[in-house]
Amino acid sequence: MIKITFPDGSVREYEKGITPMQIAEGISPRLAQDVLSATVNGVVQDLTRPITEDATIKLHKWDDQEGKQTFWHTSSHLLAEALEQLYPGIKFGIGPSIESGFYYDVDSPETITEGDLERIEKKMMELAATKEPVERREVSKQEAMKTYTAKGDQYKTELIEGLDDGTISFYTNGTFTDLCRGPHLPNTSYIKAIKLTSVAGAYWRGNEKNKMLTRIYGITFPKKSMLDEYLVMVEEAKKRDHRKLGRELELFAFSQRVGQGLPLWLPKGAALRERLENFLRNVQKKHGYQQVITPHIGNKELYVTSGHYAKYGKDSFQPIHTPEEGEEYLLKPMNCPHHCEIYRTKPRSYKDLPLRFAEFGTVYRYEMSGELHGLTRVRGFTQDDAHLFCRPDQLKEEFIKVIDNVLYIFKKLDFNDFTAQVSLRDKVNREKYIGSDENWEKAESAIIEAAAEKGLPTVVEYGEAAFYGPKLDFMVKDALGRKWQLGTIQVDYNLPERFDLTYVGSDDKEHRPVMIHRAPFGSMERFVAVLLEHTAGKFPLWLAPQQVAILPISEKFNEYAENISKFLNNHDIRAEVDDRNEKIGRKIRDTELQRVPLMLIVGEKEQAEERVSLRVQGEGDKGSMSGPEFVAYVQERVSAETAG
RNA sequence: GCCGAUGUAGCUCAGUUGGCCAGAGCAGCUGAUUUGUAAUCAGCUGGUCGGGGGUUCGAAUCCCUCCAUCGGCUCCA
Repeated sequence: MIKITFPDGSVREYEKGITPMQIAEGISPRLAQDVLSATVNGVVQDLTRPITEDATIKLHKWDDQEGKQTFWHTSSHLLAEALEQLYPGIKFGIGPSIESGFYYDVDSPETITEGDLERIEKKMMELAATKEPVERREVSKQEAMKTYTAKGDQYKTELIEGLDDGTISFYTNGTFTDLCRGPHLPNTSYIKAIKLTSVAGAYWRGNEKNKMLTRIYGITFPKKSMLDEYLVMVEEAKKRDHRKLGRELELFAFSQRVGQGLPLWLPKGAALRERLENFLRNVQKKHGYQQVITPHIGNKELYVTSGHYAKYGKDSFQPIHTPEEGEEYLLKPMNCPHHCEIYRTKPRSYKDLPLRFAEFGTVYRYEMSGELHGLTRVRGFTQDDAHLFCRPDQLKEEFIKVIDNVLYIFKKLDFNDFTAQVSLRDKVNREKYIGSDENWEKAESAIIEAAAEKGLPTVVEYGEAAFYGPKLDFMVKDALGRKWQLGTIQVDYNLPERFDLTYVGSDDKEHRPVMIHRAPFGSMERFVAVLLEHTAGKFPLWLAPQQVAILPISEKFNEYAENISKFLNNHDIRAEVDDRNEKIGRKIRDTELQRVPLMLIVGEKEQAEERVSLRVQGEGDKGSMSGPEFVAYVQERVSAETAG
């Protein structure tokens, strides 16, 4: 007999060799139906694997991530089986589950396009319905190697070569056998609904020097209705896509003639951006930042000094002017070197520090054409940048202040769904970075301590640091689940050294300051994109490009509407009259679609009583009030949104 | 940059086994209507069918090439 400990702490005895599935059956038939995999002594495994020693166990159903992962992993094997039957001679790379679904990388003798997906789905459904058992088999490394050498599959043999010696597991479903660690569902009949979502190219092992394989993405569900829900959700998400909203709300546009990845800000977008910039400016002013302005280009030598030129790769930098003397100028891809030079304009005392230079600095980076994406990835963008120069003893305090700042800014914009990522150096690959190990360790521990002190929910990522220092990055997801980095805070001991920045200490000696790079939004472009998707275009009142639409019932009341509009404009309320010759229902509809937060309807009654009828976007009629009452209402709402 | 797909009016989209002057809805303009909480009616304008080249008696439709966009990969704010 063995002892099995459950998550609630209870312990039960079972015969040695019992499987998680049998345990589930013993608890309830319902559970046995729902369970997908189990964590046994910390390892997620198949329901059919016998347990041979005392163990803790947790059964996974669809509601936990482990259950879903198992489900989707088996789905990827089902996909592979269908592919092998439909495309004889196809070779397989890897086929994992992902956050939402799964994919399989294949090297197919014949091109697979999106048009083929339906046919593959059908085949998968067919195979799933036959309730193929998914069976595990353990083999030696040699034997595994022999199998795939015989099959002529260079991808699998390469994977096996990379594995540790010892036993290797194979999983078989129907006619398909795969090198795989598992775990898997007991059989394929759990899979009731399948949607293959896209095909894409993906480099073998993620290296662009390798061959490009075809990656087929899909998602599956244990119930047909869940797939329908999922598809509805995807449709809803598409409606919030900032690229669509940006066009509909006339915020920004792109022009082929201007160039790829170079956004044009339309009047409403520019107004929105200006308001965001003013908001940041005010926050920064309160916290001792000084606004600076630097040129859009810089001498190449500047970037050679900073190290960006060597590390960033010359390709990112487009030389814009090469005078005869051989000087090269580059469009600036970052603001830090310029700010370092501002620091150097005069001797600095320890009493001056910290110094905080802020700039809405427009930078240009040559992103690869396939990478451009709406406003989230562009070639010209404006960072809400600032560089703080402080004494080493001030570092932690300054860093924490910056975190507070970022959190305050996010909170004001009702931005609560983000994760903080501590981005450290790669553990092995050290030549990507500049600066001494000692400085790196100091910088890394400063970030880790500060994040811990603020109680931020963090994830640590190795290899994600900037080449000059570690970062604390704020990550968010867009409407379609893609992750984007917004704000960033970075500790840097290296640039001060490269630019030979110094301050005179109380001991009358020269010391090296430490630098903090920070950008709460990351860039205005990306932030506006994410804000658009976050709010679905329904900006808070203080940010809305147009706050109030005044809608006359008929043209007869246009003049009264104009008077109201002037009155509101005089109170700094952004109001416009819809003086079109349209019926009121039409005006309301158009205004609602433009996401204008407040509507004032004026007709005969209002004019006679010198009042306005308020309608709130998405909420409907709120009754009538006088002009001054409405001004007070708006001011109250705006100050509630911006206070604190 | 790479793999795949797409590109028809300002927007959303019809039209492709190659064939009469390339269509619709919305938007825009003009007129009628003067309206009470999510689309009033009528008429009109608008397209070198992404650019260039080719095949053909004939190309939006087939081929080549370039550009842009979309989904990914790699890279990054």
